[in-house]
Amino acid sequence: MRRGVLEYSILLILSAGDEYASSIIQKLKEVNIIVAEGTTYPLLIRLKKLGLLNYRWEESPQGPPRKYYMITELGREQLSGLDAAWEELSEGIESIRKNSSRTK
Amino acid sequence: MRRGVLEYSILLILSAGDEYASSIIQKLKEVNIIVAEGTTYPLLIRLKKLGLLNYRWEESPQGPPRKYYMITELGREQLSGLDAAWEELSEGIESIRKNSSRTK
DNA sequence: TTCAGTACCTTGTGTTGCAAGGTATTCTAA
DNA sequence: TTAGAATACCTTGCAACACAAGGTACTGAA
Repeated sequence: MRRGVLEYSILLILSAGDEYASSIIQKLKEVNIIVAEGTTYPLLIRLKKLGLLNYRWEESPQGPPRKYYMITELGREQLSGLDAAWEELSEGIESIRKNSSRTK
Repeated sequence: MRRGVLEYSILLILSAGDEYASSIIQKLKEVNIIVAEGTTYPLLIRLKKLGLLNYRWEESPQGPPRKYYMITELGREQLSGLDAAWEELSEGIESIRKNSSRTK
């Protein structure tokens, strides 16, 4: 169901501040969007390749270093397109829901 | 972006009344959800195989006969699951959007 | 020095959506 | 009467996405 929306979610989260993969996964979990590591890592790498994200390494208080991702200017442009797409989609669905609930 | 949501849209539309493929595509277009024939036909066939839909042939006033799809009891059960999933997803996204717009 | 915890990443698979191409029926106009 | 145009159905092959499963590596504590 949530296919394709993950890119949007990740850009949204990173537009509020830099995060590393595990913390992104955690933040998504908090709003009941469950995403697997095997989905997240390839996606982040893809978004980096597309120039929507960058990253820097940072020491962790405990454990191995973390790869903090940050959104680029291009990423922000892409994000506003996805904002519009999301609104269109959710309005579309809401409108169908209203029409169908009349006769349910 | 709209991946996986099409099944939900189609079940929603059919829960309001029987439709044939072209009219479903048309209705989705009206709410700016553009879907290709090559997506719709296989999906309808798949939902039929899963027992969520049935169909009957009906004469058309003009042109070849139409395959009217109708939702089954099982389809309605599936639909209420998707209703819940959609709400969870859109609430999740909205909540991330709120958090990120603060710092944008 | 081994184990638990954290963090990274890859591979292979199934599903989804699409573009392109194809068949068949009906009606209309030449 | 036959050649389009319009409508409606469907299939094939491809690319992208999400996930499960499996794997590496660093750190600190027992």
